[in-house]
Amino acid sequence: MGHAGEQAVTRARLDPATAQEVAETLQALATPSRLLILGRLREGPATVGEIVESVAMAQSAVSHQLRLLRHLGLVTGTRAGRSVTYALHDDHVAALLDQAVHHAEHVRLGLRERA
Amino acid sequence: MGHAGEQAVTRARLDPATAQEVAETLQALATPSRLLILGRLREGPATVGEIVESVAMAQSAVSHQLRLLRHLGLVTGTRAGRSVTYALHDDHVAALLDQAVHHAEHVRLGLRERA
DNA sequence: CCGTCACATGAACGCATGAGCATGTGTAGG
DNA sequence: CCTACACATGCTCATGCGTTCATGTGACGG
Repeated sequence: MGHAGEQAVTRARLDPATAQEVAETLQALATPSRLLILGRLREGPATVGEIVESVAMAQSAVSHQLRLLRHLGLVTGTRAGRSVTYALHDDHVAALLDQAVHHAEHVRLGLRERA
Repeated sequence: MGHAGEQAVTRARLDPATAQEVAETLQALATPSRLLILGRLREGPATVGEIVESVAMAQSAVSHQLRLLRHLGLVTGTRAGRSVTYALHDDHVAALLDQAVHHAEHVRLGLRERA
């Protein structure tokens, strides 16, 4: 496979501090459980109970992950009576999700054919 | 500013198997050390020694991460005399890196202004 | 009030993982 | 050959992280 040559990237070197921040956010997408939760929310808002059903996880586990996702600013939770409805924080998060899935699959295929 | 995402996504639900695969690949981008290594390689190919200098890590640690990245199909290693030169597997990986950094930073800002 | 439903939170456990250490493999030079 | 250089690899340990168990909090119904 040839390299398609030089993209005249004028971007600065990735410094440790930034790397730290980026890694922190990306870890939210680096585990199947959270990925499933986010995948469910990408279809639309849902209460915790609904999420639990969708992803087949214990309620406690889901709550813990939701808190993490909330602190990272990826989702928002709103109380409506007894239940709490969660949603992706904004469309940008949805886009990030799509790109991640798309790219990851692409890279994965590249691996296959390289074997 | 901000493009309202009208992605009339008719995408299928994210299934556990896919989530597993995606998470596996994304974990490569979920740690500062690997992120730094990839960041260095995004500027162009480099030998292990050069990478070690760039990221200020032990040689062993770098080698371990490079092996992981190789197995994930993100980088390639080529022997040139004594030294081995590493490079991003293809431009697509570079794009994934950029997007990850860009999006992660954006999400991070969204968090700030929400406080 | 009291019980119950819908979640959140705290503590503890088990497994995966990153880094360090020692050593192995391959290559160039003398 | 023998040594030195440039990496790779197996092992081990310490740490982190995700899940589970038990319990706490807040909102409705009776």
